[in-house]
Amino acid sequence: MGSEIASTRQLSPEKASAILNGAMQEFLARGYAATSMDRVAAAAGVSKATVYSHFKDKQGLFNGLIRYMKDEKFKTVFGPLESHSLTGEPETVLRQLATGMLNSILDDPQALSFVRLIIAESERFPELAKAFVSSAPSASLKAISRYFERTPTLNLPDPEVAARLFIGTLIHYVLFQEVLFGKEFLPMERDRLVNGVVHLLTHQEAK
Amino acid sequence: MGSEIASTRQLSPEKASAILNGAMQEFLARGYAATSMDRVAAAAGVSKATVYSHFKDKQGLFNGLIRYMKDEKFKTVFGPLESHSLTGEPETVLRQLATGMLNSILDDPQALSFVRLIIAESERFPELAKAFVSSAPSASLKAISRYFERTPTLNLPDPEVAARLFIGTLIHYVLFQEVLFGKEFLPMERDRLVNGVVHLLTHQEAK
DNA sequence: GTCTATACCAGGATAGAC
DNA sequence: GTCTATCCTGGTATAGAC
Repeated sequence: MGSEIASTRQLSPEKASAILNGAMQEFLARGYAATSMDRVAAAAGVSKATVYSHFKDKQGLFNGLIRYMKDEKFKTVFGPLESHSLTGEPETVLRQLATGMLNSILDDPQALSFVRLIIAESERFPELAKAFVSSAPSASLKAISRYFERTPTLNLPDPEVAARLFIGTLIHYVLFQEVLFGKEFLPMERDRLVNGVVHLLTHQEAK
Repeated sequence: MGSEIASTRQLSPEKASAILNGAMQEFLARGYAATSMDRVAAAAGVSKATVYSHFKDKQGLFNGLIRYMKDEKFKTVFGPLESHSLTGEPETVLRQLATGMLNSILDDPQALSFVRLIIAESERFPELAKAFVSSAPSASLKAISRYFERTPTLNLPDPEVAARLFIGTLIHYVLFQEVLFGKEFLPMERDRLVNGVVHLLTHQEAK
């Protein structure tokens, strides 16, 4: 059922992206439950009815937004990793990788809010959390894990754990310092963290 | 103004804790905005008016709940650390510490939901995020940092970064595997992670 | 295809009885 | 001190005009 010929009705793409932009603004700022379709419509510069002609309901809009953002926004954060050829001195490669990831996420408030939102709604929208985590974050873990595998001079006995350690330290730093305002209590420079992690990973005792 | 003698009115402590329990249930399950005072009252087994006689408004209740939970719940998670004397082989100490932290948070769904909630509302209730982060999480970072400082045989050039690496790896693991369902895509045993982190920290090249 | 206007429901908060 | 009943606002979603 449903193999019917599509009607002539064609929803304007401009409005569609206007709505997504409005939705992004509102959902990122207020969270799912506190966002009203009224405000989304206003932020998008369209009427509420138009929003509902493009998206089934509030959940549908949220769904569309998250799936849109996970693809769009996180090219920047984890992008360096895919495109980067990962060649050169390990110490340099890792330092550049870490600095690039930290900078792209710390300097992009939307990325921070997005992470907040995904975590916030992960219990009520588990499919969205999975869609997100299975893309960029998983890919970067795998890529770094493979890099460690192929770089035996580092003496890392468990490359997969080493990858989690590398990413985990950075993500925790972002979460603790910025998202939860930890920098007000225990400040730490980005560079110091990056240097420290890289040093630890590149100075393993030869077995 | 306000130095008036307190009235005879004394809010019953039983009801108060019933309300906090109801509020815990609801806020942890639904988040701030989606929680209704009606449901809180129902969950607590009291009337809505009683809730309002104990707490000024919804924000006041939320505030009270978070400050109550931050003290109560996280003794378990970070507790081992304060009470533990941190003596013995570093490898053993670290392994026990890591395992204890992971177990106590992974096996307590409320702790997971609490972390979710704090992150979710950190933008709209920054003071609560700060109240939380400045207590248990900061204390554990400091404690572990000091432990590394006092254990020079580990050859950790920057104890504070090492502490962040230790905690960060564990917290990221919890977040990635459990909160964001990463275990469905990249499973990893707790013990393997713990062993890997401990190994890395205890096998630094002597300088 | 998009707007205006509206139906309908649920939430936060309080007044007043006991 | 706690309950019942109620006020009022604001939310989601849709019907109907253009």
